[in-house]
Amino acid sequence: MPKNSSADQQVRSVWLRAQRGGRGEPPLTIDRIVEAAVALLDEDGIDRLTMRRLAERLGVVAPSLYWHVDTKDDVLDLAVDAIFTGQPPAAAGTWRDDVTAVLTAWRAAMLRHPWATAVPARRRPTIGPNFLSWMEFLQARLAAAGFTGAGHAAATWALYNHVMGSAASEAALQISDAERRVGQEKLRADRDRYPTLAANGYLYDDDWDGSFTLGLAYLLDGLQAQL
Amino acid sequence: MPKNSSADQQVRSVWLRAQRGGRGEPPLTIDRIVEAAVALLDEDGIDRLTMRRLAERLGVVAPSLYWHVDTKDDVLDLAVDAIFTGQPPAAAGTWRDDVTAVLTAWRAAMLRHPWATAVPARRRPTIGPNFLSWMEFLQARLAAAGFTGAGHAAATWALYNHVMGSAASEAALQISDAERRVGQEKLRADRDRYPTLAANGYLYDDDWDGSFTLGLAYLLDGLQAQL
DNA sequence: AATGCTCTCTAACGGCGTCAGAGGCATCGA
DNA sequence: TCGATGCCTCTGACGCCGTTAGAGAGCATT
Repeated sequence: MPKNSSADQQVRSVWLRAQRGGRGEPPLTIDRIVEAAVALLDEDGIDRLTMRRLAERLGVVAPSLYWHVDTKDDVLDLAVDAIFTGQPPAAAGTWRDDVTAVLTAWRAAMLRHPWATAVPARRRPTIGPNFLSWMEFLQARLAAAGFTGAGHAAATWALYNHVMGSAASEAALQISDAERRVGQEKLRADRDRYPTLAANGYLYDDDWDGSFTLGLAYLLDGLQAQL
Repeated sequence: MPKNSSADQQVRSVWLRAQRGGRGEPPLTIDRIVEAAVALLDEDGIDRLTMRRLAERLGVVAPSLYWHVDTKDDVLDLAVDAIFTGQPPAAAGTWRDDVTAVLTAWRAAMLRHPWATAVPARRRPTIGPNFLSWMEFLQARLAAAGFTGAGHAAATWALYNHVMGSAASEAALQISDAERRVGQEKLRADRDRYPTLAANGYLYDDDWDGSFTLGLAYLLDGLQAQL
């Protein structure tokens, strides 16, 4: 083994190599990166997603990620689209039933991954292929119901804003009971200035699901009246 | 002038004092900080607001700001509330007219300061005193119209989400014509998968004002039908 | 055996939010 | 007049961030 002895200095590298590129674990791929990013975001939230922590979870150092993605924002865009994997519910009922079904599933996906509500606010248009499939379903169902032109656009945006806004509001207001109590007390202390808020309790909806469903019903009533 | 001569070493300080604490410019105050923050945000956007740049604009270094505010997030919260200074429009018509007026003014304030749409997404509940005044007006007008309980909460949130969501969507989608064209072309290239989007052009509303107004009309129709 | 490609590495840069603690300045009681 | 007190801004630094330059390991092809 002249080669081995001549390469003694590399013996250590052999072990490292076996650890590194071993056939045991798959190499770094976009899919593995996105999967790890979603897991990290679910566990710790959007503020704690850093390239270094993401890399560490993949057994790698941060700059290695940059061979696969251009920027951290790319990772976020990919992560958001990943939560829309799978087909939207199939058309199965009246346009109203189908729209309700797709928006309910959409909202559930956002609430399972609350960090996703913060990504569009960074001025990154949500245009991943999976998300577009859901949007296509929504728009197609509205078109089939008879909406055209400006009415079609307005209906699309109103429904989009309702589902994104309600998920974002709910995610943003998941605050502790202590904070809630303090906020409510401050409102009551200022009841001269905010009589209605003090009485009704802005910020502290105790039935997010119900408000979403009821609000959607109002909106759909208004849309239906237009047809 | 024995004092002057005995204090020769301080002559220079006198000038510095005149520059610094002189009656010419007001010292550092929360109001001055917030004013500068809003200006900086308007000019350069939320990503370019840093404590160092904010301090520089005020002729000061970054750590000095921390005597007046606890964190950078405090500055953002104060800046958002600052764009709601002034009273909301007074009650002057039907509940529907008044709600439309307050939401229109609210949306205009957000669009004048598009960075404000990104702050709630950082899970910072919008609860500044000025903003609460607008919310109080909205909720009071809805209560006077006859909404109570779950219906009142759902109506509030639906309207809140409509105005915040449409401002956020519009702000996020202020992208260049070039990007718009590329996006539209990609949709058309994929028209098998996204036939409706390709035909109608998701993302590229050319009449944000119209969609807001029309969508709001749909929602108000639905609400009115409930009374 | 040499070449070139794919992928991960080390090292570093400039910038960030924030903190500890020094020190200037005004005010006020003795 | 002087010393103490408290308000406010400073210098200097820490640890973290996203990202880049460029070296080098391993593999496939020639």
